[in-house]
Amino acid sequence: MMNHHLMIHIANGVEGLNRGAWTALEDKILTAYIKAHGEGKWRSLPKRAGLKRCGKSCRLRWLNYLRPDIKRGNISGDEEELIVRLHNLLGNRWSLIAGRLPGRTDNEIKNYWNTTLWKKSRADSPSGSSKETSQHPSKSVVKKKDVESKTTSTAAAKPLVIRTKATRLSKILVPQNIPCDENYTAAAANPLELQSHQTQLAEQGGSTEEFPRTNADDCSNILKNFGCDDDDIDVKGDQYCNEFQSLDSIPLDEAMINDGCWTGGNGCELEDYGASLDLDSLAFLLDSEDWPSQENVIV
DNA sequence: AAAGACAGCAACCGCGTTGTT
DNA sequence: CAACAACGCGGTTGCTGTCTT
Repeated sequence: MMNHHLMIHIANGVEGLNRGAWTALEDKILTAYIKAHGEGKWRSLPKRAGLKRCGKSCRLRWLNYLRPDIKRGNISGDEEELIVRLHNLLGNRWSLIAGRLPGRTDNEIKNYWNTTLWKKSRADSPSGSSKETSQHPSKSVVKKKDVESKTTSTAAAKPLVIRTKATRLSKILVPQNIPCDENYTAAAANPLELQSHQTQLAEQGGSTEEFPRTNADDCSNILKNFGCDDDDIDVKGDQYCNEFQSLDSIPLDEAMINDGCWTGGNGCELEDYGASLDLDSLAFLLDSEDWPSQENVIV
């Protein structure tokens, strides 16, 4: 077998860029640079930092390994259960799942699923020997180059899976199942009260009740309560109000799943509830009995 | 002890979306 | 409004360590 470092050396000669495993020195340089200048502008970062890496590689290394808030290894039972439930709901939308697990990366969760949980899900499944669950997602015999057979096999294996696609989540997003009545506006000041209020309403009307939406002012209040600053609200308030209203006709669960709007990427998002969003605050996910099953997901 | 099989995971790749010019 | 750049995502690869024979 060819030595890994030799391969890197060869690649250096051909491309002028380092590939493969990161060295401690590279880690140090990248960490120091980001600490000094912040994240972003990945394309030009390697040049500015003096790294012989592509921007993509730097971003990945930082997000998946070097970030200071990363929690590594030892996925707890609670976390595992949460991953399973979120995967049942969201499919292979690893970044969304990771967004609900503080300190965990999408790559880590994806790997954990592919190496550990898929086996468990297969074992737990009554149709464990079926085509749907017996094939390892990444050890599949279907090769990348065989695009046609790949797509057909995927479709055959997971007929009801949520379609995954790269989606940049730069918008400020608010959970669509926010009830925008007067009681809600008061409750929204506290996410936990909000949840409680939603639960009450859901109990009254069922989990797929179409909550009344809101006007632009209410949207502004909602955004404020979710931590948005005034500038964001000025720019985005009407937009989100329109989005809320345009979604009125979509049943709650379906809208939530189709758009994946449980979370956003930047700005004020669920994560910005602050310190309250830890595993404890997610416990309700584990307790919930009315999660929609995969069978109910409309793609 | 050696060789092969397997598992875990870091890293890469291609593509879709969003932002900018 | 089209073209391009930048970014982010999920899928996949392949290296390395461990286990089994």
